[in-house]
Amino acid sequence: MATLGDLERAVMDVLWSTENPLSANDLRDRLHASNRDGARDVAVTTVLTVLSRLEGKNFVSRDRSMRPHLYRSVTTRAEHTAGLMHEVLGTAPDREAALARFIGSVSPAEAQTLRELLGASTPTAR
Amino acid sequence: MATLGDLERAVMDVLWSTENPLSANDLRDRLHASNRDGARDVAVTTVLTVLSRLEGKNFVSRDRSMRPHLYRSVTTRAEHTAGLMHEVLGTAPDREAALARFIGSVSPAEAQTLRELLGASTPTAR
DNA sequence: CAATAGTTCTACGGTTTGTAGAACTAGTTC
DNA sequence: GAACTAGTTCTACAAACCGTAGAACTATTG
Repeated sequence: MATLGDLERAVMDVLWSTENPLSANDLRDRLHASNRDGARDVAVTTVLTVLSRLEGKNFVSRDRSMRPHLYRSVTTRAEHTAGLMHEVLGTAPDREAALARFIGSVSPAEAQTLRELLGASTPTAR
Repeated sequence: MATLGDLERAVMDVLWSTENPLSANDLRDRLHASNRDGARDVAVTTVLTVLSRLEGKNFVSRDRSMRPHLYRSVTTRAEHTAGLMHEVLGTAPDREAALARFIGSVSPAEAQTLRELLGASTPTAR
C-alpha cells in the first residue's frame, strides 16, 4: 500500500469523514475550515494535483460525467487502517510474536472489545 | 515512528535476526550473502551511512568504545512491528471500527492465537 | 612513525510530495 | 456560434528522503 504525504492524508481525512463525493472546491473549502495554526491555505490547483495523485494510488475515484468532477474515497477509513495493520504485520517473519506484543500493549478496554470481536465468530466459544 | 527505506530495512532485518551486535563489515557481508537477484553489492561506506541514519532515527545504537564499532538494534522486530501497528491504529478516529475490520480479516488460526493471547491476560477471566 | 582498518564528510542523483501558475476545455450567455 | 467563465490538466520547481559511494580523516598496531 502506498504511503501518503501530509496533504494527501488531510485530503483523505476529509473524504473519509464525509462519505459522499466532493468537488475539488468543496475539498479546498473544508481543508481551509480545518486549518488550525497559521498554515497557508492551499490553492484549488494544489488540491486537484493531489487528487490526481491519489487517484493514481487508487485511494480516490472520480466521476467525470459532470462538470465539477466529484471525488470519493475508494475504501473506508476503517478498511484502510485495517489494511495497513495487516500490511505491517505481514512484514514480520514471526507474526505470532508481533501479535503477542501488539496485544500486550492494548488498553484493557480495547482488549475486551477484541475478545468480543473474536468471540462473536469463535468456534471455541460454545 | 520514522519510515524505513529498502536498504535501511534490509540492515534492520539483519540486526533483528542476529540479536548480538555487528560491525559494519559483518553487516555488509551478511547483506551480500542474502542478496538474491542480481542487485549490486553495497560498499561498506554505504552501510555505514545507513547505520548513521538509523542511529539518528533511533533504530540502532552503537558501541564506540572499540574500534570496529558494534551496532545493535534498539528494539526487537516484534516490538517494532507491534509499535507500528499501534501507530497505524492511532491514526484512526474510530479505533473500534478499525479493530473490527482488522479482526475480520485475520485467518482462523490467527484468530485462535489472538483469543489465547487475550484470554491469558484477561482481568475479566476471574 | 608508517601502514592499515575503520569512520566521517561531502556529494550527487532519483523519487516523492507540496505547491501553484499557465494553458487548455467544457458548459453558458448573448 | 462567439465570448465568457468555472473547472481541469500540464508543466515546473523546491524540499526532503534515500541509496550510493569516493575522499578525507582517525585510531590502532607493528
